[in-house]
Amino acid sequence: MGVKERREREKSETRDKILDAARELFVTEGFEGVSMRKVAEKIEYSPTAIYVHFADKQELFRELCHQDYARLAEVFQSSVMSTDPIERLKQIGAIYIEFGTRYPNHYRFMFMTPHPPHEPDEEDREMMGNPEMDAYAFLKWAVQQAIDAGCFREELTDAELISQTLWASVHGVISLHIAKGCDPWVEWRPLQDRAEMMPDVTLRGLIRQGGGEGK
Amino acid sequence: MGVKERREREKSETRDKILDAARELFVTEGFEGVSMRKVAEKIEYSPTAIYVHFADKQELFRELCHQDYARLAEVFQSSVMSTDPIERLKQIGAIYIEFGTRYPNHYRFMFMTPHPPHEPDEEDREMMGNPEMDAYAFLKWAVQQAIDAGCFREELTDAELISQTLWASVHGVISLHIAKGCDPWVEWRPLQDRAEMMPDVTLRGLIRQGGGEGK
DNA sequence: CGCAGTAATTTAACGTTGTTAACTTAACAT
DNA sequence: ATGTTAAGTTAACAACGTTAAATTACTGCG
Repeated sequence: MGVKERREREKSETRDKILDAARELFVTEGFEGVSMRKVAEKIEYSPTAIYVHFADKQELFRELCHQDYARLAEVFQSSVMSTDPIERLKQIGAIYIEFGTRYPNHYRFMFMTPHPPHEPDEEDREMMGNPEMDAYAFLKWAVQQAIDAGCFREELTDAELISQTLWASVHGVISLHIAKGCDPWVEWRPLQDRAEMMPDVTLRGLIRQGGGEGK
Repeated sequence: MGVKERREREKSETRDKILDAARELFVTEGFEGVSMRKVAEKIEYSPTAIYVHFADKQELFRELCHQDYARLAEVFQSSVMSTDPIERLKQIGAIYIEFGTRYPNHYRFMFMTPHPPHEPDEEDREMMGNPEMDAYAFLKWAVQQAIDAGCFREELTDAELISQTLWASVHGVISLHIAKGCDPWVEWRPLQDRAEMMPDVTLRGLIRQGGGEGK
């Protein structure tokens, strides 16, 4: 009775086709720039066919970013090599910035756009807190390592709070760049300079003083 | 021949009526949530009447935020009292965060949303760089004061770069709060804690070490 | 007064959007 | 053959930003 499985496979195949088409448009056009009709046209389906697989536009692109969110965690997992806790945190920051600048529309939708609250489904709960699939959890793990190694000032014991501070600092650089990077009002310094400076400054503000950290 | 003046006054009055109605809706509904039709309905005009005063929706809300942007600079100017440069920078950060949390939709439109590039008009050029009307210029001035007072490490001489770093750090806190503050994925620490921590950490990372800065 | 001109405003419409209801089609199970 | 299920389509709705054309109100001039 493999017919049910085949049906499911077929369904998830068209689902993936939708997601792939949506992603391709999304990368260049952004959320507002992509319409359900364009996505449908791209895969030669009728617009309403999408609604068989996704409840609405939000859910389609939420799922899309969900996938790439997990991919970010994988990149963290696979390319953060340093054994030195502080160096590791700098690497995380660099990869995060790289992600944000490479996929600004993803970044904007994921981290710069408020979404209506939604209950985490089973798949979400599976990822949540797992450093291999949850980029934030990975950051938190790295922060805890740094705490345990005694890198930070002694009053800094809350890994959650430190993680959120580190995240916010690099997020500030990226999101400001995406939103206002072309604004002539500000004489922007090169993104690279800002991106290098921020983790350095923030970590300096966190670490135990006195240790002569050269540059 | 005061008739022309009266006409102009009348025109700018309805223009202000439009702006006020738009602002009121904007504060609660945000950019996407407000339609030209709703604004028009609120002042009992037809939707197309707005287009006599503003080229399009973007320009209407750009002008709206332009006004409030100037007001932010005024608040900076009038309530930042400290004579100590570092304390002053902390005050600026606090006021900025206060602004972002009080008017999240303004903040989102002003600092979290990319806008098509537009040539600064005469009014813009008048404000640009003037600390009394340009909040960024005010920050830059305060940073330069801190540099001149020898507060920062000696290699930190670029007021522009330092300003952008400080801005990005507090912007990171606010924007992350606005965009993801209700996301159950992260165990957010209280906003107040994050808001207090960030300027402290960033400034710590910037100032000359050794001076035993309590707390 | 009457008449021309001008600028504010409205009416009606266009094209696009996300989304829903009703229908068709095709494949399977009995 | 027949009924069931689910994917997909057609047609439509309401709302949106925006434009062109018509209308109104008001001014200046004879």
